[in-house]
Formats: sequence, C-alpha cells, structure tokens
Amino acid sequence: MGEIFTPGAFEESGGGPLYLQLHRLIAEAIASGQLKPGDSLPSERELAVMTGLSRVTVRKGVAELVSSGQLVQRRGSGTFVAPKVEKLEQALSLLTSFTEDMERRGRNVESRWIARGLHAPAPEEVMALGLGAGERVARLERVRSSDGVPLAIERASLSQRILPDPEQVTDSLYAMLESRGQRPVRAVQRISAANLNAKDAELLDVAPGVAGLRIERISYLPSGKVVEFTRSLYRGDAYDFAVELKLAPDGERNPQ
Amino acid sequence: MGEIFTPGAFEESGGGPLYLQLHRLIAEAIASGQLKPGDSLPSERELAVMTGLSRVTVRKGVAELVSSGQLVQRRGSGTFVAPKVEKLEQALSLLTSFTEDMERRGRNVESRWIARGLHAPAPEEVMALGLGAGERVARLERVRSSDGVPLAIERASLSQRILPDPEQVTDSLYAMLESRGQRPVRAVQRISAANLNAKDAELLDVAPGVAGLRIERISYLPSGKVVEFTRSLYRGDAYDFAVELKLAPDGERNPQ
DNA sequence: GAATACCAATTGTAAAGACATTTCTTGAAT
DNA sequence: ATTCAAGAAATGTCTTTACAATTGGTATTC
Repeated sequence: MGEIFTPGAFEESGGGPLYLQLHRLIAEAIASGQLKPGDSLPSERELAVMTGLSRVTVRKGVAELVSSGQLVQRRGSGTFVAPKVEKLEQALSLLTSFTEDMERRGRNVESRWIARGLHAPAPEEVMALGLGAGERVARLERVRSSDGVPLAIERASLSQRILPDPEQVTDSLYAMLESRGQRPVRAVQRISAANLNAKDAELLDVAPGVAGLRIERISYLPSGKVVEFTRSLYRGDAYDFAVELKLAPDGERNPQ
Repeated sequence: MGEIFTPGAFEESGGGPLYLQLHRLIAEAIASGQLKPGDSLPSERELAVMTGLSRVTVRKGVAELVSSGQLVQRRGSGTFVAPKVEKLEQALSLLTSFTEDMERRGRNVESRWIARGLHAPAPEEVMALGLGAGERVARLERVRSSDGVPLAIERASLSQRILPDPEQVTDSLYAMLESRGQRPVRAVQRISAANLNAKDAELLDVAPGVAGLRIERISYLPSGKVVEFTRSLYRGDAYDFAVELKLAPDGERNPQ
C-alpha cells in the first residue's frame, strides 16, 4: 500500500487544491480495489509526512470521504475503508411492513425502541391524521436493523383512537393492526433525499451528512380513514426502492 | 441580526464543541425565521470576532450548513441563507418524460447538453441494454432545469439500433422515440440516495456532498425489448417522488 | 455617460503547533 | 489465567498566521 501515497503521485494527479488531489487519490484507490473494505489507511500524521501536506489539509481531504460514507474514522483507532453494505431492494407499490418485507427475503429483523408513548400532536400530525381537538397521538419510534446493520429509522404516528396503548406494539405494527381489524389497504408515499443530521446519523451508524432516503407514508383503511402517518429515514447506501412504471393513458398525458 | 451571534449566546447553547454550537445557533436562526432565505451572514472574520472563535472554527461550523445546502457561499461576496426551492412532486407509477412532466404542471423546461454521441458501451450498459458484440451505444447527457433552477442530471443510454443518430434529439427524447414508433410502455425504476460529487454538484448548482436522489430506469417496448437505460440525479431539495401503494394479495404476502 | 483600472472586502487554501479524548496494546500485579 | 493500570497512538478540537482568488464597488479617465 505504501506506493499509493508518495509525494510523486500528486504531480500526475491533475492539479487543483491539494486536499482535492488527496481526495481523488484515495477515492480512486478505493474504486480500483487497491484499498478494500475494512482496510486501514495510514494515520493522519503518517499521511501528512508521506504526502508532504499538513495534517489539517490531510484531514480536509479525508473528511469529504468520511461524510459521503466511503471512509469510517474511529477516534483512538484509525481510519478505515467503509465496509460494503449490500443493497436491499424493496418493491414499491406493494404495501408491506418492514418486518414482512425482511421476512420474505429470509433476513432477520431487529428493532430497537427509541420512544413509544402518547403525546400531544404536532401540527403536521394533526394535518396528516385528521385529528380532532384535544385528541392525542401515539408515537412509535424505532431503529430497524437486519443482521446487526441499522437500515432505517421509523417514526410512526397514529391516532389514539386507532392505537390507544402504544406499549402493546412489540414487533410488527401491521400485524398488530391486522389483529384488530385495522390493517391499511392503501397508502401514499413521498420519497426524497436529505443529508442525515448528527442525531439520525448516529442512530444509523454512519457519519453525519451522509445521504439518506426520506419517506413519508400515509396509509388508509378501506373506509378511507387515515391509519398511520410514518416518517422514515433509510440509509442511502443500504436501500434501493424499485418501482414499475406504466404508460399513462393518452387522455392523461396532455390534459389541455 | 447583531444579537444572534453574541459570545453570550454560546453559554446557553448546550455545550459541546464550539463549531457545533455555532452550527446549532445558525441552524436554529434559520429554522425560526430570524434568518430568512437570501439574508447575508456576517463575514467569517466578523463572526470570529463576534463569537470569540478563530476563523477556522467559524468556517468549520458554517461548512456543514453549506454542504447540507442550507447556506450558500460565494467567494468575494459573502455567505447567504440558501433560497428556498419549492419541492416538485412527481407521481411515480406513470411513465412520463421530464419534458411531459413539467409541461403538465405548466412549468417551462430548459435543457443544457453536456454530451451527445455514439460510444463504446460500458459493461453496465451492455448488461442493461442487452447489447451484442461490437454494438455501439448512444449517450445523451444533459442538465434539466425549470425556471432557471437546475433540477436533474439525466444520462440516457440507448442502443445504436434504436437511436442511430443522437444528434437528432433536441427536446424530448420520448417525443422523438414516439415519432419513430418506439415509445416505451413500461419501465422499472430503482431509487436510492447518494451524496453528490463535486462534478455533479456543480452541474446542479449546489454544494458538493448535498444529498441527491439517484434514479436508474430501464424502459421496455411492448415487445419486451429494452429501449433506454437512464441514470438520473435529482436535487434532493427540489424533488419529491410520490407513489401509491396497494395491499399485496394474500398469496404474495407469506409465500412459504 | 461609459468604459476602465484600481482597491477593499470576502471566501478559499494551506501550514504549524498545541492540547483533549478515546482506543488499544502491553506489562504488571493479583 | 485474569484483571487492572499505564502509556502509546490515533482522531478530535482549536488557535494563529499567511497568502491566493474572486467579487463588487469606486474613482478615474476617455
């Protein structure tokens, strides 16, 4: 590995700011397989000596790779190439719960509760759930993992009428709802991307700033009543959502 | 605005590293509306004096807000609160082109070509398009904007058989395909999140590292033949994908 | 009035040094 | 053998200083 970070490697490296050259050098070493997942990089001070840069500049070059999830730093230990997470693919357009989804592909599911209880609703929850005055909201917040790797943060809100006692939910919320005859049959999801903040990044065991998939879901009973309003954050490197598209009917394509 | 960044504000600010306290202070000022989109922040040197920090520390505190897209820095000019981009919502499950999608909501579409031509295919393209030996691939790469705001980078690959002359495509690829009787009727999309690299971030006019939605789409003719393989990057702050979910049939839910 | 040149202000890059905090290994004591 | 403590090593935080590159306004000149 020693030959990657020689001062000479910079001359051929295309110019630009020094920290970007270092960034490029490391990124290419990872892409080309010279550095494999789990490999450790030289310490920052060693890198500084090897490349002839100051430690501050080395840190800046490394920082971007950390915040994009390609490197992992552990204080007192070192800097390592991030372990590769195999992407899971979820079929959109089928309304399934996380638990069901994972079981279908034969993976184990772990849940860690962050919070569970009845609260006064936030304005957003009043809107989404169509709550009446004085009605309280049941909040279920947990980290979903599979094989020890945290994959998503799930924050579900339900009307107290639907779920009077949040403590009863232990495993699958949908299984629980089904047993009470209130399983949703339809849902609308909105998907966008966002940088994870420090708190959420820690829950998902990645560096702050890494890209995550943000999903908002509102699910409905056959009657049209809203059942749940869930905001989830998925690790961008661990999840793929797949969806099949069909041609829009001619009438819808050009409405004017 | 002067009262936001007094040294005293730090004492009440919850502790932790100084750059995080500054980060929090600014983030909260934006969230609470004390700082509105377009507002300018004091210069880094002024901030350093006001808060009693060094400029390096101020820069570190500000940097995270820049890389998550909340602030915008312009060298020689200053640091500003990022203008709010209204989120566009695209209905998934309908196969439409960007052009059609924007026209339907009455917005204008601008395209800037990055590249357009015939190339030797990458392994990924051979896989996706089912190319034969020696076959070449037509690549269309452009930045899609609306009202002057870049929204997405679109990188489409088509077999040479489908599109012998890429230069013919000027506006809508789908319109072009339709005129040749090769409009796709079905497509499969995969959606994930990723941090934008320096090159893509510049094309989309955001800071590197900002979260983007990455979408891979493979579309098919009625015959089942693959038409196009497109990789797009959408600005995470500008786009929402909406999809409606339906309950899976009982047989599919627990296949064992 | 318009174009140009200059200058001040602002962010961008980089170095060197200092100390704090955490981790991991090593050696000693039990 | 096990436990515990010490210390080395690594990243994390922060300061001070210097210069480069870009921007935007101002004064000057034509």
